[in-house]
Amino acid sequence: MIIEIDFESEIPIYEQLRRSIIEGIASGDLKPGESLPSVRQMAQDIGINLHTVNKSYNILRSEGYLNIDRRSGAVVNENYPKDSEKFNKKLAGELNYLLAETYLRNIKLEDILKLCSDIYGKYNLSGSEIKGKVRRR
Amino acid sequence: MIIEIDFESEIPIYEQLRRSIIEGIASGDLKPGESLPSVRQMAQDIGINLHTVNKSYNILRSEGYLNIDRRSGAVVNENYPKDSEKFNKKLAGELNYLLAETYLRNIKLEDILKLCSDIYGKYNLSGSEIKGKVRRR
Amino acid sequence: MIIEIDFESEIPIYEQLRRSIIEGIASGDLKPGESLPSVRQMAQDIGINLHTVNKSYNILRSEGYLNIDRRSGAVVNENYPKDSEKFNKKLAGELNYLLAETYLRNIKLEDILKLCSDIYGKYNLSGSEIKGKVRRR
Amino acid sequence: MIIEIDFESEIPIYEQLRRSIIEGIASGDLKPGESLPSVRQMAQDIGINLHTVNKSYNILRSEGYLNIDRRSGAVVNENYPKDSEKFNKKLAGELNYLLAETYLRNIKLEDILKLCSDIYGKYNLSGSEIKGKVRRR
DNA sequence: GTGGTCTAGACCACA
DNA sequence: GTGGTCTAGACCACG
Repeated sequence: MIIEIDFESEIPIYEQLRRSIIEGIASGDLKPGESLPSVRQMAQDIGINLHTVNKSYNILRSEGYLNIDRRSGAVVNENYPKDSEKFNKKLAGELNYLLAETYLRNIKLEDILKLCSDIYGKYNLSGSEIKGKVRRR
Repeated sequence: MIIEIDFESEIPIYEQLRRSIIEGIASGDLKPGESLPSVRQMAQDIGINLHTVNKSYNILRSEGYLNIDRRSGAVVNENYPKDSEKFNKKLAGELNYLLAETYLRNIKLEDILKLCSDIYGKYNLSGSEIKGKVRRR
Repeated sequence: MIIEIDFESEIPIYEQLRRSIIEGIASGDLKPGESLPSVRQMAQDIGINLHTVNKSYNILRSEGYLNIDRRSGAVVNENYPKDSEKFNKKLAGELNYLLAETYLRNIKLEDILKLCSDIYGKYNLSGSEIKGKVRRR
Repeated sequence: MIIEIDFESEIPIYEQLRRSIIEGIASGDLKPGESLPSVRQMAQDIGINLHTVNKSYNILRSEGYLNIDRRSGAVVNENYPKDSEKFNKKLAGELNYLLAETYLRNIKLEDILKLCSDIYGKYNLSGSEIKGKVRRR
């Protein structure tokens, strides 16, 4: 799995890394039960400090995406976090804002819906093979 | 128009204000040509620092949403910023991340599409009356 | 409020600080809405690094005990975290262990119950004056 | 006796094992004079490192819960450690903290007392048969 | 002046 | 070797 960090971005590095890992899980690049590189390894790979990686891992753990196993380090959780109210709020807030700007910039609704479908489909497809086994509702 | 600021949010106040104003324009609460409250007034209304309001207004001006006029203060632009490459990138990036998390939390695609449609529809409807004047396709 | 850190303890400093603050809130020394010292101030007061204080504050925030207000720093939350399943599990686990050792050491049940009552009473009493206003279930 | 280890817990494995054994003694699953599985056996049974088991056994010996015999391995001590100053301090400290959080989460005192009584009763009951021999008041 | 971020280096507990 | 902790110092965004 390749992780790209934009050092010029205003999004903090640890947050970019966090998002990359979430996208990696969704796209099937990182499978449940799989180990992530150690903080030191990952830090070296992408050229950042190990504490920054550590921060990402810990946030992901507190969100339920990762487990930190005392023996094998960071592992992708097999029970993804559930559909929480907090996330729904965040999602609605983000979409309210994003779609406002989208609307004002004259992008058509159908284009947005298509974009969403394409992205979601990408995740849904890659995960379908392991869906029965690991995803439960 | 009512603006709500969450002082405990991780989103900076100036950015919250910026988003609120964009949502206000999209929803028709703020109409093209309409003046916003003065920096001082707005700061007092929502209980924040004057410089913070100033920052929001300036960003919105640089983005093309507002005109700053010496006499009438901040005025909603009648020519919205167009569909820019930069915005499209930002939009795609945000959606890639948001939909990844949405997918992992087992929220269905159709729910997302419905949410998007509802939000967009809200903007589209309210703006339709003034659409003839300011929006061109 | 006086905070005592035992630098020899095997409990991490940030955890000792976290517990002190929780006890401070329970005992009424720290009232809802009240601001805590800034991370720098607190760090200086108790002679530790500011990052260590920061860690405590952030954990307490994620647990719902504190809010980090962009203007005034760390503030005691007025809505305490609710009775969560996670905490109940932790509580039961701790008590199972503690009482096992207590039992083996021949400490009588009634002594334990008295100790618990005394401690709880201490918290309950000090908080009673502000109970009506800030605590809700 | 079944020992459950949570490899993702923040409590070290050796400490989890130590607590399990103490709970086992208190609940009567492990009787005074009884031998524990050998270090190798125990390590294999619960899938952990041999040194980790060793560490737990050694701590329990130093606390007076076990005797380590060259021939029969680890044996539950017939003379439990007595009510020590050190333990009392630890107990009071833990309860001060735990009850603070309990109080803030609006758990009632009577619920706590009941929980304590239930747990203690579980130990007291199961141990009563062998009480005459090993426990003195 | 506030907290947030990032880097750095050191030591330790754990397995 | 792993992550956890603590310290330190620097810069930045925010208000």
